[in-house]
Amino acid sequence: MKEQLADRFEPQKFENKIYQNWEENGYFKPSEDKTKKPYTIVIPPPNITGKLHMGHALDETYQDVLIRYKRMCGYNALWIPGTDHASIATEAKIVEKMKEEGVTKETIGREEFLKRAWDWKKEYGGTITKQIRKLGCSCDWSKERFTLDEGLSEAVNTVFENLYKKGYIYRGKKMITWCPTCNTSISDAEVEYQDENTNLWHIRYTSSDGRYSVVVATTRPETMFGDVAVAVHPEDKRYENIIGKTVILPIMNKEIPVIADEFVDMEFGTGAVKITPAHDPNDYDAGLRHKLPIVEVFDENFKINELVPQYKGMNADEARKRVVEELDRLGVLVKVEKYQHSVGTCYRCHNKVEPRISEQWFVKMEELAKPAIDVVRNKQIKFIPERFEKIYFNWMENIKDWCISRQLWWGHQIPAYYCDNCGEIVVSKKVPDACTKCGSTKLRQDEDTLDTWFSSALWPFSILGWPKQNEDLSYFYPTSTLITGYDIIFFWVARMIFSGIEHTGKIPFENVLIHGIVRDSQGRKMSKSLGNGIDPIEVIDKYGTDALRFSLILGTSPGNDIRYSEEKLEAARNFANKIWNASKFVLMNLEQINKLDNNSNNFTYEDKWILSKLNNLVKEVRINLENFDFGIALQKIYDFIWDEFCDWYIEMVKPRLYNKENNTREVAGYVIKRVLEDCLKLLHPFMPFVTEEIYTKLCDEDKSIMISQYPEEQEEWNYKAEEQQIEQIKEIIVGIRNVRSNMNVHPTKKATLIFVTTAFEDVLRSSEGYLKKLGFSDQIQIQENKENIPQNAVSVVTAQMELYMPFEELVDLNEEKQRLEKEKTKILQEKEKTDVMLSNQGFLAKAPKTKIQEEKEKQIKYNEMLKAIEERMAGMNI
RNA sequence: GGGCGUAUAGCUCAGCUGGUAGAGCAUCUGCCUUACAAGCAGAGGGUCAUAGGUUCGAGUCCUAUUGCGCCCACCA
Repeated sequence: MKEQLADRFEPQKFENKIYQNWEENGYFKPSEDKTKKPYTIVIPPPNITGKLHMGHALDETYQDVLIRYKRMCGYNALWIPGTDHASIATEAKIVEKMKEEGVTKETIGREEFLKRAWDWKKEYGGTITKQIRKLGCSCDWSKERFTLDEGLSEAVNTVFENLYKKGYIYRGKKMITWCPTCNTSISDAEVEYQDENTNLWHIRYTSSDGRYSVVVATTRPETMFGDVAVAVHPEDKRYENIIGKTVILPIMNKEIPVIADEFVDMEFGTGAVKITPAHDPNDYDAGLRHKLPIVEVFDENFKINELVPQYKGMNADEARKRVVEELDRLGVLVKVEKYQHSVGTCYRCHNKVEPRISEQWFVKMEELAKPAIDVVRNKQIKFIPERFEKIYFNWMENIKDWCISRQLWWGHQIPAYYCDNCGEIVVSKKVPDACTKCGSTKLRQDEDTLDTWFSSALWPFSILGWPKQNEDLSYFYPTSTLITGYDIIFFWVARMIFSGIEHTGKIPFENVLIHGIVRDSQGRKMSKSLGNGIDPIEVIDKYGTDALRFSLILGTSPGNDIRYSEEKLEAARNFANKIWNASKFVLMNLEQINKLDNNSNNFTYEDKWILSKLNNLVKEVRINLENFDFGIALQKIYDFIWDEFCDWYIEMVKPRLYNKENNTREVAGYVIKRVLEDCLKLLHPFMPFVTEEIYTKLCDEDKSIMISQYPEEQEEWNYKAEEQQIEQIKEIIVGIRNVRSNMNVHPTKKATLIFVTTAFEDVLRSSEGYLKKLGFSDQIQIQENKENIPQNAVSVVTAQMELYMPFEELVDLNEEKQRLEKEKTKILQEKEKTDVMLSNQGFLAKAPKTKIQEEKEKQIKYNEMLKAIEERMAGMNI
């Protein structure tokens, strides 16, 4: 005797237990059989600082749906999990914690800092992976990796050395973006632009003799101490007389030249620009062109330096305020205009960033980008949806060198060593014993660490053990599908593609499935600062994991954002509950049947109907899943289970199951079990827990649904004729319900069903049991013609059948006539459409034959229905 | 300044290669029918943003316009 399904659907009672069971049984691990085709997904590694948010929930759900589906399709499926060390984010957390203790990085030193960081990782790094388990994710935890673990660090060092030797990595002093809050350089990709309302200050720079002057317009008056020139357009008539002359920089009282450069826009501001090479990228370039000196005004904390003693130590905002006041006092502030422009901010801390000249490590990107563009261009790698390829191309084709060094401690320390003796730079994946040039052992490793994304870029192959060659790498790599949000195409996807090609000679994955982000119920981005984030774990506690997953997939399409809504979760939970109850019904009835009959010769019409429908569903769902149309697939499964299986099939077979004498009872048992079983399998990738809980009770308690076969199309279930016939019966039943509802006939009031048909006699006889129940009747008559139909009967007309129900005193014939009149109008309207089409010569000449045939059949159907209605009305004596 | 997305029922959204509009929620009506009131049965509700075009046929393809959103770009 199997364990009963609990009376109530309470996901909290079985989800954890089931997950534990899966993991213990090793179901998440791929099989040893390497003759099977592999299917590999690598997780976008969440930050160890992170707590699970809706974005993760969405991302992991997509991945789990895909990997479970592929596993059930017979692939050797592997989903590798892992986490990212997230240098900036983690370091910021550690520093913050240290602040509470009153210590700083400097006071404790690098070694002690890293010790604390690892302790922190040990303590909190597992939080997110535990939460991912709650989502039901079928990742192979035995292969879990961390971007800073030994193997991955080896991959990073190897890549660094290789790229350096090939000349793709270089060290140079360039203008980079600096985050004064995180205290490190960041890459171009890490800058987010935001609009800022500010002013355009017009400042007059006058010549030493006071005979001429020029007014510059700037948004950054505080950088004026670093001005080394004023630039105007060479063709600007207004300034042609002063080009080559000098003016005096106010406050600094320094003489600077007026130069001509075409980058100046004559239309903008005053047409004259102050040139501050140290603190503006444009000015930096202009400075190079005109061989101007570089005067730095800010130190690395972005405070004014000793160049301007009276402002020393002030940050940009304070300095700006003071400078403007001073300029005003000096009478050189000509005009202040309101102005909106965009300023760069840090994607991590969201504070303003600053351009700055600094010595950093870079990856030369142009050459590396080329093959990465090609593989997407020629579809070796496909983006889903395709439109994201454009975004990718746009980025890759305009790519700039990648600043990879960070002034942080938590991360991969750059494997470059400086010789104190001769100044040589030794780059080596292994710690070198001595300088390769002079042999000195006085080597100092570069203090900086690498951009987090430098290691993430290697993830698809480093996670499989690269640079060591091994079986996993050759078997599971390239991976199959990468699933991630559109927000990290630049940071991650693009860099994985060029890295994969460069270091392994292969593309890292075949498909890139892009999803949107989860917004709150008002459509706003979920963010910490808004405090509008929804905790997936709380949702799971309330509605269950399956409901959460369902709500994230249903009604969504790749690439588009989705909106969080409590109603959707309720609907999802209700659906799970529906399956639960239907399963309870099935199990209850199966218990009463000794032996199920799977002989297809005994299938009744409705059996064949549901199997045929199921077959079609299987076919479509498989196609949808292959195309990554998860939302569509799930909608179809939902509709089938609820509308076809629960609302129709179960109701249809009840009389057969309840009657021990019925000779199709065993076959009904077989079909209802089979359909439910296949539905559970179809649904399993989306709702793994509830399907498993039911499956083990329905089939074999020792076998898991997750390692069962995904349903396949069955050739012998091609019962098109029966499918059509049952659809007709359904139409009749709906008609009966409609009529009764319209006429307010109480359910307890039974009526005889008089069918007029020749073709449907068999079906109707076979369906008598449920027809009586669903048709509110205790008696059914079938006749070939309309003789002896009582006057006071209401009718239901379909194309191939007419049905009459005598209601005796209940029927007002006038009302019935009106109803028929309405019915007639409706049919006429429909018929009008087909008539128009079929009388259209163009349609007949050009439309596909099947479509024309379809319309012709419709026309016949409408005509028959109209005829029946008209006859009925004519026969009513009122 | 470029590029992309989106506009469909009161709300939130589906709608694959063009064949004459769907779901959930909400609303209204009737049902505690022995799987399920987290349910059952029925109903109302849309000129698919606007204007053109292609086509026998357009929510679906093309062009333009408008609203909303996003991305990119060295907007002093």
